[in-house]
Amino acid sequence: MEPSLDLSLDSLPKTVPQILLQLSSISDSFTKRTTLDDYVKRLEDEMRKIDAFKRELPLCVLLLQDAILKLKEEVLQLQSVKELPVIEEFMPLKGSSDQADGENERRKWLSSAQLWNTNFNFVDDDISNAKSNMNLDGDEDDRSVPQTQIEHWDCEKRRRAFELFKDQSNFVKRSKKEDMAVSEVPKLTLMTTISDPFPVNVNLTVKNGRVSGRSGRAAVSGSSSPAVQINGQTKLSQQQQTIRKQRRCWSPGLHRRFIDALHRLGGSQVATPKQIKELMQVDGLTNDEVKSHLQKYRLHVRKLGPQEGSSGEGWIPGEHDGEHHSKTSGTQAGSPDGPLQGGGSVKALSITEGESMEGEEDAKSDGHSWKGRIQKHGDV
DNA sequence: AAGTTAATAT
DNA sequence: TATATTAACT
Repeated sequence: MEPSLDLSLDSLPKTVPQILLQLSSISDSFTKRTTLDDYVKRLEDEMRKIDAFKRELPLCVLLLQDAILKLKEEVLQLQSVKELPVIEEFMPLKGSSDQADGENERRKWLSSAQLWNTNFNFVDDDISNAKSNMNLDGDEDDRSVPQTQIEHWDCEKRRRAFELFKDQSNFVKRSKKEDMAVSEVPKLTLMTTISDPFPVNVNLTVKNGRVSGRSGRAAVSGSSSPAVQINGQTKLSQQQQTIRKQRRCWSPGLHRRFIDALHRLGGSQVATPKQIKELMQVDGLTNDEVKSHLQKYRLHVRKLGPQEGSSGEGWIPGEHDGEHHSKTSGTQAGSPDGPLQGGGSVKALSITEGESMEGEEDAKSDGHSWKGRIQKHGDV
């Protein structure tokens, strides 16, 4: 009866602390690594399995995710000695000196962008690391959660748990659409592409009460027919007033494209929204969105690193997921920085230096000495 | 079309 | 409450 417990990892599950303990007792680095990898692999395997139920089991997902991240950190520590993990572009990891400051800057901005991943600070670190990790290992094909998923998870986890029921129909429709888009367009297609046939109901809960606040222009442009009149109450059709587009989710990758385009156009001060949009070649991205983003970007640049303070790089827009964008196929929507089509070489670009580099960019390539003079221009 | 500003949602 | 994004205006 008594199954002879052998030591094989496969038989009995270990908790994370247990596995860590076990690891600490292993001196052989190879064995250690193997053990760790195996454990991570199993975690990821389970993660995959419950992925289907993540909406029902958000907490499980979180726990698992947490464990995985933790262990991957361990992995990194094991191998960190040998090779520095490749950090994403948007995390400038310069060789030495200013790193602290750069990070500081970034964190400043990040913290100002409240919606950033609250839970795991290390998420994006870990994502990139995990990426390189995966590449190194070349594990299986699908096994580990694509970073994009992680990225989205933390976007989603908030509401996912509650929303699911909402509009499955929409969801289906959407994914289908995405799919089409994918197959048709080799280009980057970002999630929000829907040109809303009709927006999803979420926003529709209007507070009609307050429209008058301003001169009323905000409320109804009174252009087209107010659709439905309910009980004689002129309820402005929700379509008109309430309808707001889904928030554009400026994922790091998208932002990167933005920045890239910006660079190519000679800086945020000279680039125009339209041009940027063209360069970005992101499907579904509107002029206004770019304009808005540009505005925000400029503000930040002014605020933090007006000049060369390319700390501007550090900025990463918070993500707001509307209520969708869970790509089952996870093709386009997720890849943050993957394919730059267009002429878009990502960062290689040699900008026209001769121009007026305002100094919002290029945190990526050079070791900057900028931060010394950030404060320089005091005028407003 | 670009730049601004108010409104709104998260 | 603050901030990010959208809508409307200029």
